[in-house]
Amino acid sequence: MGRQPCCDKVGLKQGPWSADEDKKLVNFILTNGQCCWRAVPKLAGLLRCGKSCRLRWTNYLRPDLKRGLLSEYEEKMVIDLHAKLGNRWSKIASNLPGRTDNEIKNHWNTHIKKKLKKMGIDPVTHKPLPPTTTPPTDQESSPQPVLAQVVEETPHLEKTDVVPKPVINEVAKDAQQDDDQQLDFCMDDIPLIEPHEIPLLTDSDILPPLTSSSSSSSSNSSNHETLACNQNLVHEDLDQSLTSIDQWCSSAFNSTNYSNVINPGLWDNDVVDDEFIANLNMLLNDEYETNTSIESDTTFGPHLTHYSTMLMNEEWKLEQLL
DNA sequence: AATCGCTGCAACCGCCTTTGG
DNA sequence: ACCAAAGGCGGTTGCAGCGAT
Repeated sequence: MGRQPCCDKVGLKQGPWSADEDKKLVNFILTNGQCCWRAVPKLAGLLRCGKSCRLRWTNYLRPDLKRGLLSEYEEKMVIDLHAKLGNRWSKIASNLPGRTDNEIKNHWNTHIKKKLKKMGIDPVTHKPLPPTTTPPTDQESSPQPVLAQVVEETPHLEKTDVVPKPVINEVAKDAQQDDDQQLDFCMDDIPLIEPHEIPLLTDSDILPPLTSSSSSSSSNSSNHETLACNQNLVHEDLDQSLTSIDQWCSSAFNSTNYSNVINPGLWDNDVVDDEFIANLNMLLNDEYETNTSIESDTTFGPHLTHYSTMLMNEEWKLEQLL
């Protein structure tokens, strides 16, 4: 006896979702929240199984999703995280706000795998491919020097399976400095609130140099003082970042066009109507008032990706310091 | 213009894990 | 502790879109 299917598929629709179905699902979830996916299709008036509804919501309809290709910074994160975690796409996705496991998995299979192979790197082991295979003759002139740099900067991958935590963050930090323009690109897509209107805190403004916590192997008498100082700084940075989010959200709430604020290009006129806006408005205010943690980025969209990334870095650094 | 092959992505499938009684 | 239901996850598939011929 096999496992029973998650739902009776007789009479249920499959295949691509229509705009009307999307609208029904979005309105239902914004009104009622996410609970009991099995019951969602019936209550929302959809001829779909609950699993299909959950997938559609998490992979496509969630307001906080980023659209478009992964930035170089995100790609580097994926590569490094994959080296550490393997094909645990959901874990990898949890480190990339606004991206889904499905999206990352697809991007890995269609883009990154090829790039790595072209560079002579085994995408499974992250080690150099055997030279017997046709060597990438254009390796020196590879169009992906940044990816090559990532691999060079992660020599631990070849030395040990136990990856020390700081490596990812060091790579991420360097990459983030290189890729500030990528983040700007995301923000440029948001028409209603220009980047200069956001109380942006750059890394150089808020991040204390913490290389000592990750790279120094020697301990000296000033370490305790340094750590205490860094702890205070990190706490201050967290407060500052949260304040920035608070200010940005206040601006967002005052806007009437959430469709552009939250996820430009995703919501079209078929989906966005007054009821939708009202529901979203209510949800955003509810969640924001009750939750100012890093998780708020899952509600407030791509703008917060930058802040949440900074916050994650900060939280991790704090964790290391404590 | 028609056909073919390739690519990328949304959606599905089935197994595994978690949760609640 | 056990079991069933629901949710979560990773692998796979189907198909639309696109460029080459």
